[in-house]
Amino acid sequence: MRSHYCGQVNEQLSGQEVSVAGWVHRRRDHGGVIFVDLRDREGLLQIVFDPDAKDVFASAERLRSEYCVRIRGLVRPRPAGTANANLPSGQVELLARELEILSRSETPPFHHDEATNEELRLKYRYLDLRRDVMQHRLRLRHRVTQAMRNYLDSNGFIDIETPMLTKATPEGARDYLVPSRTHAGHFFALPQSPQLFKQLLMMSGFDRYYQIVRCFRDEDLRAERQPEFTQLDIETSFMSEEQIMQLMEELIRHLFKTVLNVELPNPFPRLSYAEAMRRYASDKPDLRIALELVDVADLVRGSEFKVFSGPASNPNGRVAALRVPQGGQRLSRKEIDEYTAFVGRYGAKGLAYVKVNETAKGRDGLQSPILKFLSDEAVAGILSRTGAQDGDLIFFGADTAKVVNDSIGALRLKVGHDLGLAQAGWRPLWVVDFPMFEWDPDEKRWMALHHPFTAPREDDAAALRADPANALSKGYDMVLNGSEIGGGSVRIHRQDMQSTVFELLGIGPEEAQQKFGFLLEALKFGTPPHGGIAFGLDRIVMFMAGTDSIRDVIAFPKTQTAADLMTDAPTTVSEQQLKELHIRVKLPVKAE
RNA sequence: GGAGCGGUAGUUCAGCUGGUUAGAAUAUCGGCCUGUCACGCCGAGGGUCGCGGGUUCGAGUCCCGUCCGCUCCGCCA
Repeated sequence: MRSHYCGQVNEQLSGQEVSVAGWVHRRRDHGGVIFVDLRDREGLLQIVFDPDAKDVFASAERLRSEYCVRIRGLVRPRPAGTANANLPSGQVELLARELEILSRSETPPFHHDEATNEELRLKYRYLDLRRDVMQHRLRLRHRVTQAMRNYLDSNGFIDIETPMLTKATPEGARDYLVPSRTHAGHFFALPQSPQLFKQLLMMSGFDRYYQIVRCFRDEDLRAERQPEFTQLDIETSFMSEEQIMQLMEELIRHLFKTVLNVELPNPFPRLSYAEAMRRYASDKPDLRIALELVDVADLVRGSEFKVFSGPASNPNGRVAALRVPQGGQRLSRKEIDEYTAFVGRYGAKGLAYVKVNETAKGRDGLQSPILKFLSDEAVAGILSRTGAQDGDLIFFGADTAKVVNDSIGALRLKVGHDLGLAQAGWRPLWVVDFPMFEWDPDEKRWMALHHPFTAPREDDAAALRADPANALSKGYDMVLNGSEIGGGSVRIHRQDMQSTVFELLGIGPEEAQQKFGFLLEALKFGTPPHGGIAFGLDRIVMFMAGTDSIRDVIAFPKTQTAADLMTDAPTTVSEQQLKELHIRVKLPVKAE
């Protein structure tokens, strides 16, 4: 007798004896008959227990939701008028002849098709994963990694594993540390990424490497950020930026075509970092939203309105306008107040706006608390530069460039979504020409915008040292629908350049030697030019699955406080374990 | 570190300005029903209102603290 999945049992099997195994989805008694919907990963099948078949009927009386059972029986068409058009297997039913209860279930904390809160879902994750949506999401994830592997394999890449127990890195995220038993007082770090190992593999001649690899960062969580996450990590030798980007685009196009049957553009559009910041106030612009920023600092520099003129005259300031078309003018005072509070979260001290009622009437056709501060020339300039039409609303951001970009960039997305201005579909792009360094005013030093191994466009170390502020890097980010899904670069492959970059980042020779000695050493032995990329697998799958939480595509995720509600990790450990690890725990004293 | 929202029956939620024995739906259990498929009908059981303190004659409701979950800022080279 053949074994089938529930959803595969159809009319073609009519008259045959089959065996199905699954979980009791729902049981219904009607008169003397017992109906059971049996569920497995393929779907539902209705089982009928006929009272005339006394033995099997009697045993069916014990069946409850989530019992795991195997049933053998006769496939037959349903009686006239009882077919269920909602199920693939709805034309037939299984007349049970034999029932085997493989495993009983207590009343589950939530039912299979019942919406419930995430806390409970995480505590009983194994039951949550039994649900159809979660089954589909994890199967989708598998198809994604499978498509990635297939593509990379057919392009000559090989999968090489790198250590999980490795060395703490100085910059970047906080490390997860692992105490060493054999080296008292010493710690491993879990990798934030296999960055240096993959570079060393290039030095070893594995010129096309990939790994689907877990990475760890001990930072606060977000809907799309987990302390352990998975990266598709890739590195190649002898390829230019251009070649790497083309190949990686092709990978992502292959992925979307194979998994979702979606054709992504060829090639992906590209934006420089500077242009992305100027037009979208973001280094990961969501191109589905057509709203764009326009700079107006020059128009308001002479204004007596200090809120505008101050930032307009400050070299680190920015004054930008965001035109909201298609009825933006109809936004109520209350809605504008809400947007004002929204930008406040990003440090903006206010949110100026102009409602464009009727451009033909000039100044009288506008409505705004700040209008009286602006000259006719400024008003006219703003209207023409933003391309304002009747019925529009123009928001303004005026502050340091950072605050304007953070706040108006976020506002652009929020308004776009709120007003339904976001197009459907997939809008990938590359962001390129990143600055090499970013000045950190708090620490008073240059910080690497990408990471300290990214190659500068400038090949000459002395020239780089002379003008780090204007140096661009050979970095590239792949952005999809407003989220960075991958980032990479061509790396530094010469020791003098690497030392120069460390020096510019304020990493002295001793520190560099102590932390990256092995890399500097390796760079002495004929390192090929190399570069690569790392994709955020969880985020890609999250997008493809159409959910907005990375937890939905991870089998066993952590909560916002980085805890596992199912296993209850992290926990305290025994004195004995601590002793072996040479660790004494000193808990903060809590006031009574 | 900070802001916001939430925590009431197994589950999803309601519970007004503090006032009788904290409700509904669903689930669970029992009974009835020979074609149900969100079956239906009758009945029953089920509550540390997250936890601790305070105010009050009286607290699910107000105040303080705390824990947990979610969203966001900071953080995430």
